[in-house]
Amino acid sequence: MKRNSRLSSTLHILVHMAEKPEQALTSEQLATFIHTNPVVVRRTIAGLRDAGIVTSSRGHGGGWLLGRAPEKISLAEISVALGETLLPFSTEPESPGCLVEQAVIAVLDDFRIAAERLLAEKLRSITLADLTADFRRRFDLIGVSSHAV
Amino acid sequence: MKRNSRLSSTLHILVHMAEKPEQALTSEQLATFIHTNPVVVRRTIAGLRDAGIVTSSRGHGGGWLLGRAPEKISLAEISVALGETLLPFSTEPESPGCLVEQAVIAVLDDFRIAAERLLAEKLRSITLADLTADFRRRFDLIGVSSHAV
DNA sequence: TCAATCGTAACTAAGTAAGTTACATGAAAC
DNA sequence: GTTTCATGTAACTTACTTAGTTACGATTGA
Repeated sequence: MKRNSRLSSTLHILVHMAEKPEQALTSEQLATFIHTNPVVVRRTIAGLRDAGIVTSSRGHGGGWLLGRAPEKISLAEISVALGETLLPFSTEPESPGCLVEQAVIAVLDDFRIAAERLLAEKLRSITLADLTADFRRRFDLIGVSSHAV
Repeated sequence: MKRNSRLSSTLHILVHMAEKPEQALTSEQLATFIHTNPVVVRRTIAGLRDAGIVTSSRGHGGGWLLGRAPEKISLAEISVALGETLLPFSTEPESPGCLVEQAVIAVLDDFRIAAERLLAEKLRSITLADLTADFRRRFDLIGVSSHAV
């Protein structure tokens, strides 16, 4: 798994889980999807379990399942559960007392708050079901084209 | 200078430059504002020079000046000139050929494009002049309050 | 009881960005 | 023209972050 690809890797995993709703998938299986190893998977999606997006069970036949229907899982929740930040820049003071810095941070924080609200809104409107629908569309297309050939 | 604070540090520097429009400031001076060293400053704002946001001159009396009026310098330009990314997640394929990944990336890229457009729009509407205005407001407030005490 | 599976701590490796040193280049002052 | 002050930039070092790995305990079903 590459750096900065935690969101897309996790979505990848979740779509696979959505496609096998009744079958618990092991960390091992999930890891192969995103070319990494089981411990990294567990660590990465541990937050999703805490958020109820997935459930895990131990022992024989154990593994991971979606915690609720794909329609009820938004990218916003997933992003938060992963602990991802939506904006990559910091606004922490480094020169307390400097009025120039205070002005910069104030303006930047206003921007950040407005921007994060906008992004979160957009992410709330996209669900895991949208992703699986897109996947199935692609899958059917391939089916048709390979049938034609 | 902390990690991920290139944007705010650069803005800090630019406001100082805007406050002394006719005086070339050296990398050394700029470095003290953001608690780092001159080479880091040069490296960081080299892109701003290429973009015409600042100019630099060498030799005795040399240093850095704004390339144009603060009203004509937007945060969007600055962000681009710094080479900053607006969104922190990657959507590069890691499993070429996997339809699930393709669906995830397609949806995520749609989101990214829309989000970047929105953010860029917001950043275009904020200029360096807005930052200096905010700074002066704070400066005057302090002046009044310390006068009152 | 055994095998499969997650949970998690501890360590290693790789990548990124800031910090530092060194020196070449250019411009002004004398 | 020589000296001084400044940027430009390459090369290296250091610090930090995060993925990868190993190890092992806890839990569950056969």
